[in-house]
Amino acid sequence: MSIQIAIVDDNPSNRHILKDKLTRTRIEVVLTAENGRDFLNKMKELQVDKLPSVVLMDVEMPEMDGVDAVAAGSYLYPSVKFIMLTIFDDEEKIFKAIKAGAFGYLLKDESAENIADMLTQMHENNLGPISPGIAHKILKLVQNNTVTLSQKPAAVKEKTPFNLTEREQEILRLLVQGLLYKEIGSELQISTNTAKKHVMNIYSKLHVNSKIQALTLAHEKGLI
Amino acid sequence: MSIQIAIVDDNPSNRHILKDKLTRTRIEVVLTAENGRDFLNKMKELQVDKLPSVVLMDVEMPEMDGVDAVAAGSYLYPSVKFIMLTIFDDEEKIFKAIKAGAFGYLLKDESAENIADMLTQMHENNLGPISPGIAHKILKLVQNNTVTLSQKPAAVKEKTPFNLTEREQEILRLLVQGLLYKEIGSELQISTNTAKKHVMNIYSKLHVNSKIQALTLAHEKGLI
DNA sequence: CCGCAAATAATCCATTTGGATTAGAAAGGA
DNA sequence: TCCTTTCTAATCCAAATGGATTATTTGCGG
Repeated sequence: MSIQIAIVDDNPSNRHILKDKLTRTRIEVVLTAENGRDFLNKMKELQVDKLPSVVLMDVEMPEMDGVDAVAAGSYLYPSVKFIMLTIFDDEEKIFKAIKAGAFGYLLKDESAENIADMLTQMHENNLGPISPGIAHKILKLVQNNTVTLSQKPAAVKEKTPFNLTEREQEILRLLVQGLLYKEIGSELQISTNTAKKHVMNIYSKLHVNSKIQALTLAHEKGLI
Repeated sequence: MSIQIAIVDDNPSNRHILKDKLTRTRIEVVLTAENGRDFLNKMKELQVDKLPSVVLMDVEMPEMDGVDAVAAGSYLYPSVKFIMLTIFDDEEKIFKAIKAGAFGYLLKDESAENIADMLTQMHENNLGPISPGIAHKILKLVQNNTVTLSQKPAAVKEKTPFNLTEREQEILRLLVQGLLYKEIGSELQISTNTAKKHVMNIYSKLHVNSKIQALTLAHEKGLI
């Protein structure tokens, strides 16, 4: 069975070239539009059983851009999968498009064959197609602290980092406050030597060999 | 030129099969380890110019798991790229691994040929390899508002803090990286004693009297 | 030309730290 | 009960740090 798709792009030649190339595969282009508003209007006129199952959506468009169109479209037509198709890989746009409900995100420099392949695969295993460059950008987004996991701390904080024992975490907290071994010792009512021993154990678990390195690692990995 | 990689997996047969298959390509396996601690220990014994450029890291391992190993490893060896390689696609784990500094994330059901391909591509265009299933999971993670974009607080602080001279700020930056006096000295082409003198001057300006205190203050005040 | 602030450098000395090793007591699981 | 982990503690030694002081050089402003 063929896949019904829609193409939304303000550049007529983009629309036609893509449509031509995809039509040679098992993909059937049932709707084209030149911007978000045009797309939504045309969707309204379609009978429910004629709806495309996939929409290839350009991001940069006049009148109504791809992000807004996806936001509205994914609400009005929950069963339709929206794939962003753009030359832009600006992090902010990617983030917004995904938030708006994009199911996949492809770069325009993918070949039509590639796009057809990915759409077919998507149909088979229900995974949103994502270009490697975009996947990498998303990963960086998550990595660079520009994004944070805001779930309930219940599931987040369960694991003791680096298998530090309770006592060792306690020591680490004092350590990063700049206390000397002897100060840690008297703070915790243990001997200076014991305090030092704990610190050495922490170093070995963290694979560092100085207070500064331990502190820097702790900061970077959010242990404290 | 070939790519030097390390394989870290607690299952011996996994290690050997993967190593055998990858060795038939342009990839050279220079290190294998059975868990995170084993890996870090073996890395410590390697000369800097013998370090692998890529590490394939299993996630689930006894003693020290892949997430912790990547956290420490990406700190200790910033130039090394860590690729998670696992059968698990739990969202929480993916998120943590990425946060810890993973450069890519592959599922174990990828064929060795596929993995070799992806590593080669990674070497060429410097994009972290990501299995489609994982990319999809990450996208869902961002989508399901379990994650939020936190805009950076802009360039608020540009003033020279604490009247530190240019040179002193330079020293401070090296200091917080955990360098010894002698290392700071050779880094800046000055004598160990001079490096130390600068540090002492910094201490007196910041009103602290140890590296840790200076680092903690720097962190708190956002000097770095 | 003078003066001053930085940067450079060295010396002495006490303290702190890092590293390795050994060892006993307590607690908890197999 | 035995075994393992954790916490406790100590010792020895080399290296690094902190603190104080003195001194030369350099560059800039008045």
